[in-house]
Amino acid sequence: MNYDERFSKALHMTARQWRAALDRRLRDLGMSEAAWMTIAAAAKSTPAPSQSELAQMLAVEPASMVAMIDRLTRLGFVERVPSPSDRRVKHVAVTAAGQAVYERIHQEATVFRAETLSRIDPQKLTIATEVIEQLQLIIADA
Amino acid sequence: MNYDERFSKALHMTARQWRAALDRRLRDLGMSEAAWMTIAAAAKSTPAPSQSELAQMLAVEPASMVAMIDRLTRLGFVERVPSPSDRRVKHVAVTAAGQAVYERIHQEATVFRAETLSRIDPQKLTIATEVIEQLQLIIADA
DNA sequence: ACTTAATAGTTAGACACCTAACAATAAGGT
DNA sequence: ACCTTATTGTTAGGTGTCTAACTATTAAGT
Repeated sequence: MNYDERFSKALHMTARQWRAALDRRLRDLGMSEAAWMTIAAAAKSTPAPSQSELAQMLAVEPASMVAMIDRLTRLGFVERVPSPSDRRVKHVAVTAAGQAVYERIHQEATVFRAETLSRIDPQKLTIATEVIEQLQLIIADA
Repeated sequence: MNYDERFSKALHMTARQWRAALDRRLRDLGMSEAAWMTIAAAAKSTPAPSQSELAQMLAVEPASMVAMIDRLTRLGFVERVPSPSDRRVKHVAVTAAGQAVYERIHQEATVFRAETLSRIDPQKLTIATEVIEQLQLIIADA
C-alpha cells in the first residue's frame, strides 16, 4: 500500500479514533468534541456569529448546524438571538453556563492533547498540521 | 492558536471534508468512502473475515459493523455466511457485484487521491502519514 | 458434567454529519 | 414599484458512527 492510500485510510481512522477518545473523556462533562468546537467558535466571535457564519467557521453545512444548536440550546449552553436588522438571521450567543463549560473543557482538551501529541516529534507535528490544513484548502478548491 | 490546537481541529475538519468530497465523487456509483473501505477490507481477506474481524480491521465497534453490513447486503455487494464450525460467527463474503464495484471504485479513489495529494510535497506527505498512523497507536494505548 | 467467563452478533437510542427541498426575507435589477 | 435572484434557516430522510444492554454460543475452570 503506497503512502497515498495509507494517508487517506489513516486520516479517516485516526480522526474517528481521536474524536471517540476525546468524547469519552468529555462524557462526564456532558459534552462532545463537535459540540465543544461549536461553543468555542461562538465564544471566540464578537459580536455573536450567525448560524451561517458558525457553519462556515466549522466547515459544516448550514442544515447540520441547526441540530447542533438545538442540542446546545437544550443543554443551556447557547441561545438563538434574532437579529434586530435582518429577520432571516439568528445569532448564536454563548450563555454563562456555556462560557464556563467552554473554559472547563478547554483545560481538559489541553491535557488530552498534551498526553497524546507530546509523544510526537514537534517538528513532525508541525509538518503534519500544515499538510492537513493545506489539504483542506485543496479539497475546498476541487 | 498553537500547533496542538491547530492539529486537532485540522484533523477533525479535513477528515470530514475529505470524506464528504469522496462521497460526492462516488455517489454515482452508489457507494460511500466508509462502505467502500468495508468492501475493500473484506475483499482483501482470505478466507472471508468474520464481522468482528472486519470491525477490528477498520477500528469501529462491532455494533457499528452490523448496520454497515446490513446496507451492503441490501445493495448486493456482500453476504453473511454462517460459520460451519462456530454458530456465533458470520463471515462477510464479497459477491461478484461487490468485487466489481470494489475494483471500479479503487480506480476512482486513486484518481481522486492523485488529484488532491499530488499537490502536496511527497516528503511532507510521508511525514504526515507516519504522524497520523503513530497517533492512532498512541490513542489505542491511552 | 456442570458452572462461570468470554465471545459474536444484535438491538435501541443517541450524536454528527450529509443532500435535497422548502418558506421567509433581503438584495439586486429594471 | 415590481419582479427576480440570493440568502438564511428549517425540515425530512439518510449514512456512519458511538455506548449500553441483551441473547446465543463457545471456551475455560472445577
